[in-house]
Amino acid sequence: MKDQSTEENILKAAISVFQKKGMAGARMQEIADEAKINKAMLHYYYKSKQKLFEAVFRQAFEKFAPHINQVFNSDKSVFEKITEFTDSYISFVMENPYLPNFLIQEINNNPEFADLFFGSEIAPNPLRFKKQIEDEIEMGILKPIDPKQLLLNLFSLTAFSFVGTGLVRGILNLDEKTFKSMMEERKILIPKLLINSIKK
Amino acid sequence: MKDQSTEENILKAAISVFQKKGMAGARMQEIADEAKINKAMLHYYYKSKQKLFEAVFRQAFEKFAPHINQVFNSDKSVFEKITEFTDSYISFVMENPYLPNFLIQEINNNPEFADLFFGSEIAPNPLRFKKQIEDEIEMGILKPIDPKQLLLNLFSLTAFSFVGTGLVRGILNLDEKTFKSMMEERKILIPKLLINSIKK
DNA sequence: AAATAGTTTAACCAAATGGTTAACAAATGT
DNA sequence: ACATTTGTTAACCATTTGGTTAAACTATTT
Repeated sequence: MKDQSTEENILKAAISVFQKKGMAGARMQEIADEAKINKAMLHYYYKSKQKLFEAVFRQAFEKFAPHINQVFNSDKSVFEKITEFTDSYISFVMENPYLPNFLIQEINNNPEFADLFFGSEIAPNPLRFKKQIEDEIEMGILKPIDPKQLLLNLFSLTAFSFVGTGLVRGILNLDEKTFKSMMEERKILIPKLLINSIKK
Repeated sequence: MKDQSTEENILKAAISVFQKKGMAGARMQEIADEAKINKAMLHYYYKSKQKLFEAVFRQAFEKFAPHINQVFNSDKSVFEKITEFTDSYISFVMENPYLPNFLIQEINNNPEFADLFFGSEIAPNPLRFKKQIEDEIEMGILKPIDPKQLLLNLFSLTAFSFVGTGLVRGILNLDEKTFKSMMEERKILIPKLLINSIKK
């Protein structure tokens, strides 16, 4: 093999382009350019735009899922899970700013395709977490709350700022520096808000 | 004029298609089909895809902005604003499920274009609200908090569920009925959570 | 070194897509 | 009634875009 990293370069370029522009907006030529190879190579290594997109989607989903699974499956307390998820998720997304938006967008545009992932092994399963909440309520650690609403609050508070960056920054008139420092603040602010609202 | 509602029909169809598929994914033919007219009519009333898109975007922005302005400019107390925004915004979005996602997506894809709106008359301005928060802190109604973080929390908690519907429903395993009833619950849950976290 | 298998490119292709044109139809003004 | 403006359509056009092909080049095997 001339260069065993060609396939890898293609995937990297595809990730970059697909995550920024989405399936519909991405152009095979642009991916080829970014990977510095001929367009035909895309089809040599990946059969089609759809297949290449699927590789990118899979990679994104597999990178994202562990953060959720940490909340769903680890042995930490609910308080610890909230604190740790917020911190690690915000750090993660600051490194991968296009990823959550990409996942959300493509799942919305393509529900049948997305269901393939939600039915799979790597798909996070909220059952254990639900049980944990019920246990901690019974133990008198937590107020009676709906686990689903708690998760929704947690995901909303951590993810929305990044998914809606443009809108948020437009409305609140934030420059990039202010935005970033606010996100750092939120690593502490969000757990405080949530824990305070559920601890007995 | 043969039918004075043709232009209106086009805009309606364009709203439907653009909001679901975005600028990149929308097809002029599909808009024409949905409006039940010839494709050439699109160019007769609106010069180009870009112009048609801009009309759709403007309409969406103008529908959305008042909800924010209600928070920024009305004379209600902070507590009332939180309660009323949550209720009216969730109701609004349940009627217009594609709108927030559309705005967010196109603003992210097209920041320069979006800045045209954030600089305009209809653009919400957070200054008065910031002042109000400072006043209410001084009056001893509110704990010392950052107005921007409060707004971010409010927007996150209300909007994210809709923007990330697919992902949220996939992860939490929610059918449409459960999702909707959760959104109704959130009209009460969110103000409670937020107000409790800021009232002195 | 010759044969073989794997990699890369330039040129090409068909379909899709945004947009145009020219002719026709309907309404409106005189 | 007739001319003019406005609305509508079918056919067409140029470009973009995803995808293919055949030949060339490189590495590996024998």
